[in-house]
Amino acid sequence: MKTTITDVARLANVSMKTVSRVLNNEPNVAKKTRERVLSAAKELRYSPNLAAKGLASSKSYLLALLYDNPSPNYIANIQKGAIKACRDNNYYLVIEPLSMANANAGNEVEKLLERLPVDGVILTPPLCDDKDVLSILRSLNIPYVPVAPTIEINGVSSVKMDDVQASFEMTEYLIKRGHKKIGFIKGHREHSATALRYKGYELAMEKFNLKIDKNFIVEGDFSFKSGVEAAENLLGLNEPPTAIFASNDDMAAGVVSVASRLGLEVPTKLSVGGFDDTPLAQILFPQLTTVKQPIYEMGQMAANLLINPPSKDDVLPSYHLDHKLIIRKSTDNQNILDN
Amino acid sequence: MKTTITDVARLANVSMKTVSRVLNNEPNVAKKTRERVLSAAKELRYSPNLAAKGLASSKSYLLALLYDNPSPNYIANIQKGAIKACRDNNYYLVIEPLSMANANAGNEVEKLLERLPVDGVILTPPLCDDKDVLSILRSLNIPYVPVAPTIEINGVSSVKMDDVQASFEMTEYLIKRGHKKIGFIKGHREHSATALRYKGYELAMEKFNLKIDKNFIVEGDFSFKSGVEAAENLLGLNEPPTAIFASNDDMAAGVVSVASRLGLEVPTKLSVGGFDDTPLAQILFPQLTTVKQPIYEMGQMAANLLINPPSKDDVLPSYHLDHKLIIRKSTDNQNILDN
DNA sequence: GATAGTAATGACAGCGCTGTCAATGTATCT
DNA sequence: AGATACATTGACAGCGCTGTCATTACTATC
Repeated sequence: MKTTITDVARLANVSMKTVSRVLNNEPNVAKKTRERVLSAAKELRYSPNLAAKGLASSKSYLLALLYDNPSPNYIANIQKGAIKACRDNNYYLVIEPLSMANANAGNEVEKLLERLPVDGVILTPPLCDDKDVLSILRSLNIPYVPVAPTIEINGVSSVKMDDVQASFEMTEYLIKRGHKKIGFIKGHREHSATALRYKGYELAMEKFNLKIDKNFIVEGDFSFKSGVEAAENLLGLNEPPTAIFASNDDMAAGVVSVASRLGLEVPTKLSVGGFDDTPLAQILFPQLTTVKQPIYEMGQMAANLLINPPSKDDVLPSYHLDHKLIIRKSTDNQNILDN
Repeated sequence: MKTTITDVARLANVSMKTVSRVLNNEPNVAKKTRERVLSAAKELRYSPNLAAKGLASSKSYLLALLYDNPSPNYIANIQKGAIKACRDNNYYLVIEPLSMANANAGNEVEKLLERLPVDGVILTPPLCDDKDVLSILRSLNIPYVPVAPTIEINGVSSVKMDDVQASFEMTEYLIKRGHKKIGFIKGHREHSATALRYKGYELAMEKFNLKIDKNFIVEGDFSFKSGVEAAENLLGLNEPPTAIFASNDDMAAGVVSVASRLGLEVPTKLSVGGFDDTPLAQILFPQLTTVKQPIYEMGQMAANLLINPPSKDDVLPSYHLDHKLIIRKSTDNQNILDN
């Protein structure tokens, strides 16, 4: 038999309401009473019934993660972060994959949220920039947090990382390792990260007074294939770069594969940098120097923002989380530098 | 203002209970009444409150997916399948990653499930073989479905694929393509799939009266690195195989990478087969011939089994779902065969 | 047309909790 | 001591739905 609040109340010799107060950390309970209730609850291994709480308080203790993202890795990490935050607060996470291609993503979201009145929604790219979805959320009056959105929304906090800075650091690292001729492979035109990552590259080159050779900048689209093409392009130049910074790991993998086909050993003849730290980065040989996005942390932060909204006064338009430059073998060119 | 059953009842001029009956597809409602209620519900855009339903019926309309699996791809697909089934039945899926390393996975599960009384649990490997977790689930009396478990449990249905058959098909395919010397890289010793996949290879070789050269069977552990080592081993033989069937994609990727280093062009000089159809299989050059596991389908089936349990009479000990041999470029050796 | 059997419907309590508000206890101040 | 403030506690209704059981409306049978 499941124990209820009534059982705890009886054992602790207080009213149900007082038990409720203790268990929800409400103020105005005498210290002694609180302890008595707590130990009674513990003794009975009491745990609250979520449905009943929800019904009485018109909260659901449920957060939803909406996504339409092709990368399982990204989703898995966002998820884990969000779940961590949920666990710490006795919330639960409901996952809902959506298909924007479907044309009526908005409708889908609406149906979903009418049935399941979650307390908040986490939106991942590219869903977090979908006007329909956003307007539904607003009209349903459900709090939401966009993760790494392209557009900022007035009055809504988002969580993100600093792509410019990360890209700057990678470039700076390559430069400090002795490279002067650094190729850069851009991402997909329409992806917001593309411009930001290029910006970081530019800034680093400027800082060290290296001029950017136009031939060293190639457009890709974040796919392996585009990385291959870009690499063929770059390595076919009369005076090819000694390092290539591809703005994601898949393209970097393409570069590595071309280099190996051309007999250009990585990292001794060519250094390669990626971005994202996907599982691929460790599978590749040599393992890829890359940037680890704070995906887990963004998920956690997003959930936290929904569970414990900051008070009006100190709400920030966006919360930046720390990335990390992960240095592996694909840029370990100490040998040639020593020559 | 959210509409309730009472609103619908009033509009349809029936009692709340009748509305409830209609909405839950219970019998004994006159056809006319049913229609009247349905149209009233539609007009008011009524959707039930899950918490209230749950409280009244002591069901939660929630399923949990428990996992401790390093492959984001696997999880993402199981998840999608399970969510599909949930959506079709107005259920929701709660995700809970667990850490078995933690030693007290059992405890974690217990805490989780005491708080959130889900109606069923989907267990993925390796969690589905964890004695602690299983015994907790049994003692909490929560229905569960193991996905691709190693051990069968009495009275519990599981969903799985036929690894032997799939492996047989891959081998048969290679043989029919003209290969006689086929290397096989085994998976991790302790993983149940390892023996099954090898069995399929054996059966196919036998069927075509090809003797298995002991040197052609190498032990791996499902990692890229072990694939590399196995390939170096196999391709270093005096009379190396013309095809290598690695029992997962990561190892197959290792083979491809070694082949390319040795100047052995795939597929013209060496055919390579993988298993799993991970994203890697399409990123690789050439793209990998592999086996697509019915991961999505297993997730869907598992959820369905929990939502609509088969009646005692026709419950099966396990439900087998269809895999698919995906033929890509890494085995496209028509050229040499023509010679 | 009376009887029995079954289908259709409704009244009502109550699932386990929290919100509201009233009641009591305790400390502080004049 | 009496008044005032505030901290602490409890009684009770009710969140939106379903289960139970009683009631009423039909249908079939002889």
